[in-house]
Amino acid sequence: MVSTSALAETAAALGEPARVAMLGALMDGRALTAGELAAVAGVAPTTASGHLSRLLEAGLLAVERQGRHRYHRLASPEVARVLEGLMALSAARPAPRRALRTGPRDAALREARTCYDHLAGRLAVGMADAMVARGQIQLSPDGGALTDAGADFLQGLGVPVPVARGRPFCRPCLDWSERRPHLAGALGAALCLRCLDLGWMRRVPASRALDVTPAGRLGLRQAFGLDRADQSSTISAAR
Amino acid sequence: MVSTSALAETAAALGEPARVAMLGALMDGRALTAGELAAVAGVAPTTASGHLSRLLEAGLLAVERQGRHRYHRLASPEVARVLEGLMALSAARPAPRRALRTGPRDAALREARTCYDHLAGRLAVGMADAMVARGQIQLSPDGGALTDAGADFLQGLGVPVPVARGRPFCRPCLDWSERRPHLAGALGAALCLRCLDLGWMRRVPASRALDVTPAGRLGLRQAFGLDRADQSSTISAAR
DNA sequence: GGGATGCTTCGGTGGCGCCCGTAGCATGGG
DNA sequence: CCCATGCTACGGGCGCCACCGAAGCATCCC
Repeated sequence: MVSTSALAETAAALGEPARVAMLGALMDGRALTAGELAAVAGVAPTTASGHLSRLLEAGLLAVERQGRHRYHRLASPEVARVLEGLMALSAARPAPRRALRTGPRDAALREARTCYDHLAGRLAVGMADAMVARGQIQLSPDGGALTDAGADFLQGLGVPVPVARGRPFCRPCLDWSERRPHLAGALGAALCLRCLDLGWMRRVPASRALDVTPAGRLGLRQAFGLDRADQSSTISAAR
Repeated sequence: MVSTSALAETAAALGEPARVAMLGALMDGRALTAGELAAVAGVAPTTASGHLSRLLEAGLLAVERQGRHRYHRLASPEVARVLEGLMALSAARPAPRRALRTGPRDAALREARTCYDHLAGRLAVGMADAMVARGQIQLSPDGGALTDAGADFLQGLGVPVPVARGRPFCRPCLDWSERRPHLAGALGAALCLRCLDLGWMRRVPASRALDVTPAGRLGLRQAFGLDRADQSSTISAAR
């Protein structure tokens, strides 16, 4: 059996916190330099260089030279999907010991973030829930579908509904913080892009977190009926 | 960030050939004893025991005691999905060195095998292709859908079409040997079960491979138009 | 050209973990 | 009751790898 050892090699490349931190920083689909990734992982540039070559060799990263910088990005959306899956698997484990403390940064991530090319977090799950409740989309572990009502709704929002060969372009993705599905796939990507274009949310630099603007709060309430039970992100779990 | 290190821990549990071999043996959804898994991985029982406790702690396996045996199985279908994803990612890498030699066992696996609860391999990809060509299903990277014609077709085969809340219960799954999608999800599982019930194929003991019976060859030709370009599995790639 | 910046290679240190044999605990059969 | 079987701790040997500092190469700015 040839494939098993190849799988182990790939998995081993993911079995190191520093490397996972780097990949996590690239989960928003952008490309970062080796120096930035070193800072993210909290290791010396020389160590980061080693990690990056290993990830490169494992086929998880792609690199592009620009002047004296080397920009690294995920090799493909499939890599992001596998990472999502591993995240869900890891989060599924019974809480390790006394619940780890949750920083403000975690709180922001739980509220709204990007998941490679689409939205995730409490906000995204709420949006998906609203669309399901209104019969605009259907979601199951095996797939998703956009109804006619849903197509009308998205057209009203100015979301360019992607045209796939067949019908399906709507994929569920298990949210690691909420443990419930949100909207992914081509449709999720288009919706995410539109929200950013509308100025409803902005990327937080050097993070996957998203900041919802006042206009976004208004728009989300009108379009999705989300009332944003706004828990201040200064909450920090005791213990 | 709490989740990154948890992900690394899970991935590290997968980063060892012996453990991957064990998980691979469980990919058909059955439960095996620690001794059997040790043989599969080619390590001493004592070593296997350590691996198994680590996989257990990582939440990748579930165990059930029966008398003096301990039966291990994958903790959930999600684990199988992540493994599939990693397999596809690993296979995507440019061929390592001079193409590794391919044994008869690999050939059988490439032809037909189970992928947790559904069919995979050249045969399964052919079945999916046939159904797509006839407009019975639609497949895209984001999802799949069963058409009315497809529902009729499956009913004729005696496949109990699973009834999900919404429509979708049809999921594509990237075949690691063919690098093209086959049919997974609830629908893929139902189809696989029916093929086994019909006696079209049989499980090969201690392997994920499937053996197509003469009745199966006939049935597959009639139902799917598959002509089974039967390459004898004794072929072994030169070099 | 001189110097700064970004990144990599090299060498050395320390630690984690894979592996096994031996020994010990539980279960089931004779 | 005793032995065989299945599996799990324990201890030691060994190799791989994460980490860093120093040095070297490439690129860009002044």
